[in-house]
Amino acid sequence: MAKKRVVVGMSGGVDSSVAARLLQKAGYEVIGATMQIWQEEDPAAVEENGGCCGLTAVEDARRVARHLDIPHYVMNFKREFQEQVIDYFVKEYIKGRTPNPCIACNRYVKWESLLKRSLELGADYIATGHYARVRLLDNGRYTLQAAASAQKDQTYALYSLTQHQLAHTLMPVGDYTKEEIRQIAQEIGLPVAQKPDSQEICFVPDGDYAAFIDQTLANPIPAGNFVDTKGNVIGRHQGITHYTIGQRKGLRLAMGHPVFVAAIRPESNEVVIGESGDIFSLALRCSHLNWMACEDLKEGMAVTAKIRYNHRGASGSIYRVSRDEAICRFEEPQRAVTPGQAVVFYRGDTVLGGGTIEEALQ
RNA sequence: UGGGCUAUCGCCAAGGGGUAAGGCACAGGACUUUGACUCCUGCAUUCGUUGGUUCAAAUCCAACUAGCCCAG
Repeated sequence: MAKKRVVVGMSGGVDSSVAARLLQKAGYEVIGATMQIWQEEDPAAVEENGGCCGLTAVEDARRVARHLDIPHYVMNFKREFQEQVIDYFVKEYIKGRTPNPCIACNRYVKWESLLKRSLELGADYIATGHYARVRLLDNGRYTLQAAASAQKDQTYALYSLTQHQLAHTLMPVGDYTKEEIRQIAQEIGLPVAQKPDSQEICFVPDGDYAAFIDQTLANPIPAGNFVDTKGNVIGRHQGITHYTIGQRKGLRLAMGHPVFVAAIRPESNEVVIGESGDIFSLALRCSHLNWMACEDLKEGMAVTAKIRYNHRGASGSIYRVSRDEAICRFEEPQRAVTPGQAVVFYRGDTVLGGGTIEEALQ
């Protein structure tokens, strides 16, 4: 019987490189593919950033592929990335929301464009270096299980994968810890074994996402008022795109005690400032639901909900609002429930599903 | 113009003769494949100005300057 063919999305980083090696070792016919998704003018900036999607990615990935003796392709997804990730990113901020570009990239670029093209190449699967595990449940459904090392678990950013996508996905790195992965990289002599982990937004190498948005826009986003929870004007803000719920730094508001962004009101161009106690919510409404372990929401089902990438998870229960909307009620108030971010529901370490946060509720 | 009060880091604010607390803000770093949060470190050779008293002054005295509050 012919070997199963898998296209590994290789970023040039440690994780995806080892993923390729693990699959090769497991007997798959491995093809390396690096996605070209954005163009950076200044190579030095990319150099510092490394990781998931830089331009050095292509060079590093090519070296790793040669080292493993596997074919390597470069796929141009710049248009898809521009439309589905960057444009979405900017539009969300203009609406006063806080997007998660990694989730959009996973959903639209990696698991739509890359998967589609890989299947056209005759592949049975695509694989990535994500710290997560694909599982086929007794009920016949595919889902994601948290990675062996909970610290590195990346299932949060992958909640939107469909059954079809999961059925054609391999994530070999999810069974290992980061230390083990680096160890393997060392042992097989990978040239990128010491490469630092990626971080921050890949298409904003200097980390100043607000400046990036300003440069993108023809008309600068207008400054406006900071108001307190009673509506009193207490200062001027630099434009709503500079802020997110729960933010403390960069407000330049010396109130004598720490203050935080409690709400963003695009319609009046106001940013509401509150004290730490003002930014906790007992519930949220979410939309664009995707279900994994279960076919649909069961009214009142108990879940552990994560409302941001680095969130320990909060106990709660979920209720249907409409076909594609639900409310999640928490047992304990949660800090900085932020529209635009994802909420992912778990049972234990298994992903039940998730959606996009639309609003915080009391 | 009389009378009173106050002037210490970007903001607030301790200190009342013995060699400048603290909070907020800000900066840098850690953490982090999103934005945040959090944590760590840094942040006034100088106390409105000029003189004086003293071994020693942000602290006492004088004048000046500025602001605030009464009065007209």
